[in-house]
Amino acid sequence: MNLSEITNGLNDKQCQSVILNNEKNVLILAGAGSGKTRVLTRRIAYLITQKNIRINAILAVTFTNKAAVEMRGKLSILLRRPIQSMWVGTFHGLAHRLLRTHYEKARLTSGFQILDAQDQFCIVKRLMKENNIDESKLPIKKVQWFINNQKDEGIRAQNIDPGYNYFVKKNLEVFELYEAHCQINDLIDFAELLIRSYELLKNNTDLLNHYQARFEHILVDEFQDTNTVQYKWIKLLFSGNNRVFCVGDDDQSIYSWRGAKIENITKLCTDFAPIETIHLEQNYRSTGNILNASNALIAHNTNRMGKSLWTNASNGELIDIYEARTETDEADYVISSIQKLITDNASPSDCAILYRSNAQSRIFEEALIKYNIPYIIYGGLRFLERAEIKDALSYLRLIENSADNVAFERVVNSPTRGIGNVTVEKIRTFAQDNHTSLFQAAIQISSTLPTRSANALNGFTKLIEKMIDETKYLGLSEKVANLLNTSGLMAHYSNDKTDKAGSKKENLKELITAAQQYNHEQDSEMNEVLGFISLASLDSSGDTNALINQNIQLMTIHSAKGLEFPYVFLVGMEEDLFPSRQSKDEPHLMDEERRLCYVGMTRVIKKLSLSYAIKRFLHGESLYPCPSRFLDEIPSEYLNKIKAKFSATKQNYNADNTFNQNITLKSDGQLSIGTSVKHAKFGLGTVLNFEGQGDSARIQIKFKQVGTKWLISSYANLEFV
DNA sequence: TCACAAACCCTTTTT
DNA sequence: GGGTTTGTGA
Repeated sequence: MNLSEITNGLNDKQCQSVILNNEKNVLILAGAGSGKTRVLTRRIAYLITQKNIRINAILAVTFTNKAAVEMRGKLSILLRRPIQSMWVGTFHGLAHRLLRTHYEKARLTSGFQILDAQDQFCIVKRLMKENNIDESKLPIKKVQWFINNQKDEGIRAQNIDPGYNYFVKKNLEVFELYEAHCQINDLIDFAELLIRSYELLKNNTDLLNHYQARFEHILVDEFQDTNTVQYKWIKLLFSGNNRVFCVGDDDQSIYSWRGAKIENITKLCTDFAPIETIHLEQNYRSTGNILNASNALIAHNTNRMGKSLWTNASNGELIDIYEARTETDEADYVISSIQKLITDNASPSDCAILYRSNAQSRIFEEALIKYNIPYIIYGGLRFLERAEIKDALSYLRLIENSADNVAFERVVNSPTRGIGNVTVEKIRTFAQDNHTSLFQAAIQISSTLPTRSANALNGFTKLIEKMIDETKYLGLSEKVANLLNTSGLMAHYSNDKTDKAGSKKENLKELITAAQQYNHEQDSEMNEVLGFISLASLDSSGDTNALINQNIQLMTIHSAKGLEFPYVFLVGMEEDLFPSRQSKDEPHLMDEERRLCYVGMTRVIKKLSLSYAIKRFLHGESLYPCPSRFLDEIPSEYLNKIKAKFSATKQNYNADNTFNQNITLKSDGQLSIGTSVKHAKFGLGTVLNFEGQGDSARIQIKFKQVGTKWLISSYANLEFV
């Protein structure tokens, strides 16, 4: 492979970034759509093919699993050879790999399990209950948040001095209990993956030396979203003899709530000096209007590092702003617009609906089903986070390792088999007192229980033993298929009356497919079952890329980061929704909301549509939100305002929330949308819409000859036809 | 002691 | 609207 293949299609700045010599570290400050991921990929290809760097000497960190998969794919095409042994992945994925490889030095056993947010919540909750800490005073979510925040900062319970702060003291108390619980039970949560692998390297000089020497080039994407531990992790791996190459954009930092520090970009410049900084400001993605509008929006933020994107592309179409009556009207508008695009030969996968919060997806999902358009929703309750799937995986875990207490608790009475809280509590106590697993405790304790409970419990332990025995020599997917039947899960969910669509049963079948498709080669540190379970925790999307091709894509703006679409519908542009209500009192949070809006807008290649509803049903009540402030921050020259067919101001609703389609003009006359009228000058027409009541009402009329006009009722002198 | 139904509470973003 | 907790009946 020659150099021109690598630099093919790159502009001067991009090219310069790719072929920089090895003497300095590099920071690429790259705007949205300026090709930063492309630069990162080409840089790796350059190092390998032109500088003879071994595949093993590369460490490439991305932010999402999606991005990692994409980069792997691009690299293997570019390099025309397998790259299995290259370390490309998310911080969490790579940290996990380190811990699996060196589990003993990390004070773990080989079968350690990853806790997802749900598992973590349950454990915190139980610990608080057991220790009589009142959750009404100390909400579990807050404690969970406290623990994760500390860990993201690299702080452990022992490092915290609560002083006289009561709440810190209480939080700390749970934190300590939680840390002890996780250590005893071999459990690792997401933040722990990072902090533990950091400590692993820090406390084992020989290991650190090994990896420092091995990773000659460390490349990090989305650097603005690294948190404190991640930054320290990179810094630790940097020996001075190897090189880092970081890519980031301060305007796209949208994860500060998860501990991400924009300041890491500036810190990088001092900690990793000498460092060469290159700005990529030419945008290749969007049209002029979209780019100018986005620039105008983000200019409202203070404390920017400062850059302005430009493009050679033409202005393109204006940005549509649609004022919907209600959230249903908004969905109808979006879906019918998409239908038009598809009729005009757009692929459904070219269209994306982006929103601030997952809860907004439901209404669009319903509309898409109604219109029979195929779609795919990212995020929300992800496939592998669904209850039925977690049940099945817990059986798998328990069969693999009967000492897996988290799995035991989950399935001991699921499907229900008469083992209630009282019995489980006895098992817990026994296990704790005798330092044994819940499973062993259950076997030993059953003779002391009332007959009914004892029988139920014996049934369960026998079942698990039988499953262990039966599946011993089966492959992963056969194991899954077997356990679904033997455990009774499949039968249970097949009979589930609340699951009308039968989707739970379908999901379980899908899990067998997922097990079949699982590619074990990438996680060769682990056995197959363990690898599959870990993957399920780290990448809970359950995505199979094949699905994307023919589907409309729905996702939060957060998950759209790094992606691009020809047509984007950015919906729910309302105060308290976007920007979110919890951000409005804090300027730095508001700035982050604005960056999020900027990220959303800059995903677009061709055409952007924004929309908001005048009336929205949210959290169980009707609201009349104001349009988002971000809409006002976009200069109107880039916008094309569209109103609903039947616009709705607040007064157009009756007391019972039905939409009032009638307008009273004078005491004697009333007309409705759709009524035919005659105007002295404009001739015959039909009422399309109105605002207000009485003489001051504005009425929109579509005239046969002169088109659509807004008229004031007192001047119009309309005649009924 | 357990299962199911009704009331009750909360409501952002993700690895 | 949905997940969780509480209350009731078996």
